[in-house]
Amino acid sequence: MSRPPTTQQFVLDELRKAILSGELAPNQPIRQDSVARRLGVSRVPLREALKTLEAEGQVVYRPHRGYTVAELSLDDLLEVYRLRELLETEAAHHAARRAEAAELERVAAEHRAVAEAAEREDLVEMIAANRRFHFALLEPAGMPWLMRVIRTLWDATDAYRAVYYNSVDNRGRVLTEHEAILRAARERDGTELARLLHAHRQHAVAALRDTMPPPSGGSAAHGPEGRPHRARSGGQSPAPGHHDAGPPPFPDGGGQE
Amino acid sequence: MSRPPTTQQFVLDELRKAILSGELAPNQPIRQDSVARRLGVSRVPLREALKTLEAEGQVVYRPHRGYTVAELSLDDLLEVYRLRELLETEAAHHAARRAEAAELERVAAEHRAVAEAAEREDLVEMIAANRRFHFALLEPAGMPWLMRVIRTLWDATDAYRAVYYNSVDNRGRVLTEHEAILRAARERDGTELARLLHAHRQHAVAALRDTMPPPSGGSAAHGPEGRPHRARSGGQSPAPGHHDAGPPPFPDGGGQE
DNA sequence: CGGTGCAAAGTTGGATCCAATATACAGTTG
DNA sequence: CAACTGTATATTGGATCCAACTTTGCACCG
Repeated sequence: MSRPPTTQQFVLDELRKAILSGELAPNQPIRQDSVARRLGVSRVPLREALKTLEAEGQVVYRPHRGYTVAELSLDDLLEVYRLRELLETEAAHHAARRAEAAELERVAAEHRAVAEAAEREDLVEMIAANRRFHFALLEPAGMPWLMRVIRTLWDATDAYRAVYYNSVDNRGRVLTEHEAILRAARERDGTELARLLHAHRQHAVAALRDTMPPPSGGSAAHGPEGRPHRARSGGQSPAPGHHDAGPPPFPDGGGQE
Repeated sequence: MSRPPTTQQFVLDELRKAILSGELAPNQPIRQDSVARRLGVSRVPLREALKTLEAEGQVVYRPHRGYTVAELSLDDLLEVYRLRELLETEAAHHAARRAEAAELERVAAEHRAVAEAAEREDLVEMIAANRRFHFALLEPAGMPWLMRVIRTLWDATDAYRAVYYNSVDNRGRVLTEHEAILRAARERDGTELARLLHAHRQHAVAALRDTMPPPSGGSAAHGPEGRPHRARSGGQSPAPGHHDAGPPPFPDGGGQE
């Protein structure tokens, strides 16, 4: 249980855990002095860790005003899942072709880890193992930049992941779906693999849809202030039927309709 | 010409410029003390700026060993362009539908800016205007996370962008292609827009292909050390016909071939 | 002559201190 | 009584200082 080689890294890990567990809740300002004290470090490594999280979109930074935990609207979450769909589909095809036996074995091992955590009802470990499962599955694609982006997208939604795992039904579904996914990977069927991953994600999306506050009926989308968050031109109507769209790559009809 | 509200921001801008211009060359270590002095700041804001660049993949960080400018192999560049293809295709379809008159006018204005810079042979400004053109074109998609990722991918290849613009032929081609792109956007033809953007990128890719050192014939890929850079299992054969592949989303046949 | 270990220099990592900016509050004024 | 201004306080931003690690070169030993 040795601490990371550098304090920033330690702080980064701690912050990630705190966000994932909800200890640091969305929209909550992060008081540097207090957090640093709590972790027994100075503010310098904390600030560097926060910069990393900022680049990943997990916290929002406003000059002279500090960092807050990013609050994602339902629209944000849907968008992130759509991007994951595009990118993980790509990764799935490549990984299916290139995965070697040892790599598949690693995926199987992580699957067992997920099952075991589910057995013990250890949600935190289950979420962690689930993550390892998915990345072990896709890493063999051999596309480091792709994996980096996917990783960032996963991180960005960490604060909202726990909701799905609270339900026993969902936890059970995860396991059966992982089995099917593992089977497809072993058969090197990229198309099927992508399809299964899509369905897998959609279940999480569905859960978010009726857990999250709907796209804030009024106007004033509250989303994470001062970020890329560009105002949706229309207002509410969140781009009729864009997200949640079809399965793999590009869903809608031609282009101009 | 006022300096940004915060020193980190100023430093970040300067570092970006230095990398784009080649003043900081790929693989070159970044001596914090020297750079900080040169900019007349202390090392603290510099380190925060470097953290941001690290998250974007523009510099590589190794604990206790410091930062170096990221060196991209041809494989890296091809991968980044493939990801841009996936994501910009998505953005193009949405933007084509949703762009409003004022936004299209902005795109046209940036097009003129590119042409003007080309006229003056001001490469730096031409690259900058080109970037504004593309983002003005895609922003109307109203997908902030997507745009954030695309922006990161553009930034990541900044150090290699200049090569393309050195050729007069290439500069001319950019202009005519931009005109066609603008036309497609005005006609709200998402499919055509995506197709044109694909062709546009492919020209840059082609230029890189015969400028860059080929995937280092020998084994030992030299790529940026200690980074996501996962060893390609096979060795050279870069996943037969993956990159450069087809036009929009997913190119190859079924999945299992 | 080659290899190993040690020591010194250079560079990065972290802590403390001070400055600059933002926010909250009180007092004043129309 | 509302609005505004000035001031006090809390918090962030940056600089300097010190500690830890890495690397390099030299001496010593086999």
